[in-house]
Amino acid sequence: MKKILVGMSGGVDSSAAALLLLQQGYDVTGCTLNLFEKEATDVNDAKEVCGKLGIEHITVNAPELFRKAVMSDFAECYEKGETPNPCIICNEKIKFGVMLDFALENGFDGIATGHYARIEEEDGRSLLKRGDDIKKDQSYFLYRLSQHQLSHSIFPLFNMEKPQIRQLAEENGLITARKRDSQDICFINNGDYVSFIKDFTGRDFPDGDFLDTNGNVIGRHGGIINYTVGQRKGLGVTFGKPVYVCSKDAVNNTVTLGELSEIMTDTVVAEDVNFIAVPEIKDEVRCTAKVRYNMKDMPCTLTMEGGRIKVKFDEAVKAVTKGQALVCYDGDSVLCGGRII
RNA sequence: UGGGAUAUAGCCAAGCGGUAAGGCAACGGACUUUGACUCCGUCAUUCGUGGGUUCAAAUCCCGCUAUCCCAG
Repeated sequence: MKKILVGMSGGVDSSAAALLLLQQGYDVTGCTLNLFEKEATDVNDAKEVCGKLGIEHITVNAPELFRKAVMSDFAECYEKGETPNPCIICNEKIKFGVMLDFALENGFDGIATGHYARIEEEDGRSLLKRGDDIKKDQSYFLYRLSQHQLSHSIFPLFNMEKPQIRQLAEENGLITARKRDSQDICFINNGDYVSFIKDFTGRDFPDGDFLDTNGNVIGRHGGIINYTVGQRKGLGVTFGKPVYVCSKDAVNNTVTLGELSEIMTDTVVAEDVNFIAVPEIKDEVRCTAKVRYNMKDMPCTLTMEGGRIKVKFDEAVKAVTKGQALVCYDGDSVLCGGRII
């Protein structure tokens, strides 16, 4: 691959990714996706970085698909009482979907992004591995990528640590060097996803009952979308012990609460599975897995069950949540992943 | 209306003459390209109320008020 379209969000990571590719001799063009209504500062920052690097900057519009694939999916997931992970969908459908398609159709050999992850070719397969900066590793968010997507992608930051990235950007006079890391959902302002869902769906989400694990009513909740499994804060109830959301029932509009021990589980099933390191799994596999981004992967046994993957952890994990991703690792390599049911 | 008991933060609660523990909640921050979790920090100059005793009272004494229980 020689001619690369690099996705530039306007942050420091993607700025550094473009810089690194240039230094490595690639023919680089910067690309910012225009996906939803937002302030122009990020696009302008990306443009300015490209100017500084002396590379072309283009924008690609995909608001309709983003709305349908990411925003709408996000809202629907909450309506069903699940908890979505929009970044994972966005990676699959937008960054490595729309943007990659655009690149390949316009004479590029592939795309690059500022993700902290690694792609390696081995025995004819493209492997997705953790980035060297284990603290920033983002392979979890990329588990849905296909062989086609992986084989046309580059993660220039794969062996870099975050502080190095900032320093590199600083040394090269990139204005994004000191920009704060992005966080929260990009298309939602100030973290208020509840208002977003209400506006997006035009629906109201009425109050309902809090239940204990025996089904007794123990209080009132303020609308089912305000809660997610494992949540402890903001419940508005107090029992002397911390209580957590155990489950949500969208049909009956109830939220079940319980103690810590009641949200611990050792078995997780996920559907809509994507395999990366191997094309399929037949026998039982010992591996590690995580059920959310911000946790260390834990030892487990992986099996197939119908078209689904089933993981039994050696020790119970906290607050397994429908809609989140189960991602399995073989060492540093992503084995497979799926959406938790 | 008698008899008994209890009143400490938003909630639960320790304290028993020496200067207001703790838990839950809440709030603030850290962490974090999802939601959460977690971690750190803050949170009663004052103990229902008015007097009294004492060098010193949430703690002892008296009145009042409120609540609860038993009796009618």
